[in-house]
Amino acid sequence: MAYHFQIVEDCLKCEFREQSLFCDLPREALIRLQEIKATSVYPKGALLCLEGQSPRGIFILCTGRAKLSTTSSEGKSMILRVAEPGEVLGLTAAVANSPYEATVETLEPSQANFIAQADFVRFLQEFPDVGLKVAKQLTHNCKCAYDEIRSLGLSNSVPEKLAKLILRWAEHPLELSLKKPNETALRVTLTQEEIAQFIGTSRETVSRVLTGFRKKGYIRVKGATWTITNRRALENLVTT
Amino acid sequence: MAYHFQIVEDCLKCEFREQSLFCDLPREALIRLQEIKATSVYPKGALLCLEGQSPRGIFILCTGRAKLSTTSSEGKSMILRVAEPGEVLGLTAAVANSPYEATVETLEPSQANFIAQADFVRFLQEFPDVGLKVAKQLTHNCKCAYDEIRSLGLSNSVPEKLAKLILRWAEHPLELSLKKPNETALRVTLTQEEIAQFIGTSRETVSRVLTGFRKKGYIRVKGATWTITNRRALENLVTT
DNA sequence: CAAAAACTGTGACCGCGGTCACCAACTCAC
DNA sequence: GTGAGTTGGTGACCGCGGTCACAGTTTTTG
Repeated sequence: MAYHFQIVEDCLKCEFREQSLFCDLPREALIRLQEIKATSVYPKGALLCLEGQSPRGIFILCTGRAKLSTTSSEGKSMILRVAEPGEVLGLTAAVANSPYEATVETLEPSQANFIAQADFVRFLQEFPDVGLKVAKQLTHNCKCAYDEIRSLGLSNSVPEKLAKLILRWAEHPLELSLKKPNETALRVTLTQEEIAQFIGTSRETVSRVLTGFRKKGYIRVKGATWTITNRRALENLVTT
Repeated sequence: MAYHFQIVEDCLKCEFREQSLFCDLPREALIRLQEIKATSVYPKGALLCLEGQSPRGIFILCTGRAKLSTTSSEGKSMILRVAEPGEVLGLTAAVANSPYEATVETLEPSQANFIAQADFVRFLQEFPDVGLKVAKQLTHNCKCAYDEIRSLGLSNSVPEKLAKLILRWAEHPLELSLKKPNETALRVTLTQEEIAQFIGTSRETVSRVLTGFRKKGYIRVKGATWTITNRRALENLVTT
């Protein structure tokens, strides 16, 4: 199967670097990074690491997106967040040298750089800037987690949670949205099952609520492309 | 009102330092810390920082415990975690230079060191060890948050969540528990209202479930001292 | 391109737990 | 002390959303 994106072999030439949370490092650090990293390409659905495993190293997600999830002993599972390009994964585990907190699964064909635990620790000690980036990434993880807690704990109803989620996604809309004014198009790669795991509800309820939104003209759904047609209405559902 | 603990003025002589997540730093760093910190003592219920405020600096909690909470616009609020002595508070905000994520309120008379934003940033750049400790603290925050998400999202029932919480508390039991075998005594400083906010339910339900636990002989409650009398039963309620 | 697998839509049922309402017990402040 | 303000206990009610069951649809795969 052919991948539909350019593989970025050389971090120094990477065009996404500056928008990335982690990779915007000084030249010397990038050169070092280039030496210790191992670039791989993964199909959709690939597992980068498994919750509970002891950490072998970290992953820098170059392109594609990945979901971080945690599973209860009964098999019920829960999405913690969706990581975007430029994020570092497995950091919590690597820093504390404790098992991975989450299972990471690619949602799209993705490229990621792997750095082995020992190399990473040395890299961290060698360049102070790396420590700062690590702190930034950890901070971002915390914020996402707190958002998730707020969503789970402070929202009253599923419609509210779902509206909140859609609005969050709407912050990164599709550019290619054939601009009708006041409409926002977005590409949703999660299944309803996954959305349910994200907002802590059941698949059936997501389906029902979504149908409700469609009937009321809040959104239009065409395959993986959702179009927000009444943003105001969604915002009114959200209290927080 | 007199405080019932010794005030630790000198970080170099602090006897709790080694058990602390943050303060176990090299001598030079401690000397610097000593210069830039401002020690204060707070009564129970004092607010160290407020959610949404821009960060003025960080707090190192020396003695006492504090709850971190977040509030929805409707006034419903939710406890994110309870911080123990030695933890750094306000770090997420300080690192990202973004508003405080949570409101911090002391649960007991407490002592804390304040470091102003600018001093902290300089301190961080000056001593690499500090960066590491910061990463450790942030990692800890993430883990707590993930536990909270798991508790909120993966547990089925309130009894399960409450059992889980009690068992988590039981990991730090009261030493002075007049050892009956198989009994664990613990001091609970949260009100039922706060417990409810911690596990995402209502006060009434906490009360009811607790009464259930007492009737079934899982725990005994005497004021703020709870005694686990049937740990096994509590563990059986927990599925994760 | 057909068969399998995954995903989505919907009806029926019902129980957990939120909410309201009130009283009891405890804790402070003065 | 005494009264105000928390905190805790409990009954009644009922609606949201979980679960089960199954049909329809889309995607994957060999």
